[in-house]
Amino acid sequence: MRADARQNRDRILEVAQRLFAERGLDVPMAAIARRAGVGIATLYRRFPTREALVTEAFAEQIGHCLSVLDDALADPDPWHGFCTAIETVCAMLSGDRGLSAAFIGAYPHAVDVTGAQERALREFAAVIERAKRAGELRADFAIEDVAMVIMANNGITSDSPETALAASRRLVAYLINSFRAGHADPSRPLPPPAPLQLRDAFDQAGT
Amino acid sequence: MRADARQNRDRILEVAQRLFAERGLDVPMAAIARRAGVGIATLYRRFPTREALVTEAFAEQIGHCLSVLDDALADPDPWHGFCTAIETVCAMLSGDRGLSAAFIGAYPHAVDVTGAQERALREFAAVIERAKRAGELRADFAIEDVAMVIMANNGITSDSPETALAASRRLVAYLINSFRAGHADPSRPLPPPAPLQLRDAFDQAGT
DNA sequence: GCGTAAGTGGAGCATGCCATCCACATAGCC
DNA sequence: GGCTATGTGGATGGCATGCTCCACTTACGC
Repeated sequence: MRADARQNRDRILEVAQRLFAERGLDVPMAAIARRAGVGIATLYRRFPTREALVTEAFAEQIGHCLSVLDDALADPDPWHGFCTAIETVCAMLSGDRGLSAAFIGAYPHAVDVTGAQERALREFAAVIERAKRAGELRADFAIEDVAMVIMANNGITSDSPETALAASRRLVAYLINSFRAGHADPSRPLPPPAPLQLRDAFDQAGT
Repeated sequence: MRADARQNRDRILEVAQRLFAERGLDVPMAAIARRAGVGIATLYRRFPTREALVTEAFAEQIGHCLSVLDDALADPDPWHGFCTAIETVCAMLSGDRGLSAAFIGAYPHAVDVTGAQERALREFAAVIERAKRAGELRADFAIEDVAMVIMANNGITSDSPETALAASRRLVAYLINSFRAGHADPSRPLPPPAPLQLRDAFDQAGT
């Protein structure tokens, strides 16, 4: 690969990441090319489909999400690990429409993203199990609730990223408060979890 | 207005409501016209802009939302009124992407919808005040939290309306559980409420 | 019946996007 | 310095959608 080509490639990824974050995953390909200072053809050469571009643009951040889960599993306090896992992931997703969309699975065929999502859910299951065993997480908390939290968090948007983040944090705080064992209101039993498919929310986050 | 014209108008509204609910607010105008068995021109004559069509199509359901709030205020039990208000509104919005989008304010210039939204928030404020005074709703619950709940609820979507409704119900149950006074976990204080503008979420629900 | 105003349908233009193709430029090896 | 594979940019065709215009049709008052 020629040096100038590599430079262009890097700049495309950088710009794509920023534009995806600001405007969502369906920002015009031409806009990305223009902001990156390259022609459309160059963009399409490197990334034959939008999906390919998305996958590569967010590979790093999705990896970071996974490492957050690893940290949570390594946390000596299971409940603290559970809370920071949810809080950190939601905060990451809050400011970045593109990352949310990618993670939720707007492009089910982007294998990397899908694989990461599945791995993330598997790791989350371990975090949950540990927090339950410690008696700090309510017993009827389900793995589907993680998808629920992510989707709900994804619904919180605002013109200003700061506002969105603040609201997201408050939502997550309310939810975590309910997840803690012993705080349930027995007069209002919880409906059963629904088998949410994260990727059902594709159009929500896709814009 | 001629009888046949009135009939066409009614059918357009009916079809628009259904298509908006299923596919979101940006379903092609041509699709609505076709399904209603009229030409494009007829549609545009009656409803010069998409906004006008949206406003009229959801006028009835938005009115129903408002009556739910009236009922909540009239409920002898303030806490029960508060809970059913949130639960009912979220359930209504859950199955209907178009209604959600209209209510959240995808079209800020549609005066009817905007006015209804403001009135709804004002009535909600009264419901909240009453539940707080009864000592059943936590004191730091803010009116902005209603917008937060609606936006979060809006993030819950699924291919199947039943799944979406089930997940929405579970989310709302978790949240209400946290809203109840006396159930707070003092070790995890709540972040301050963010001044959420419902219409910031336009693109979320617009699809 | 019939004349007319109200109503109608679809062709047609404009726009914005995706994705391809091809003539030209240039990095890097010799 | 020159050659060539590699890389580049923009023109281009195709498609979906928004919205308008105009020639034709039909309900309804007389």
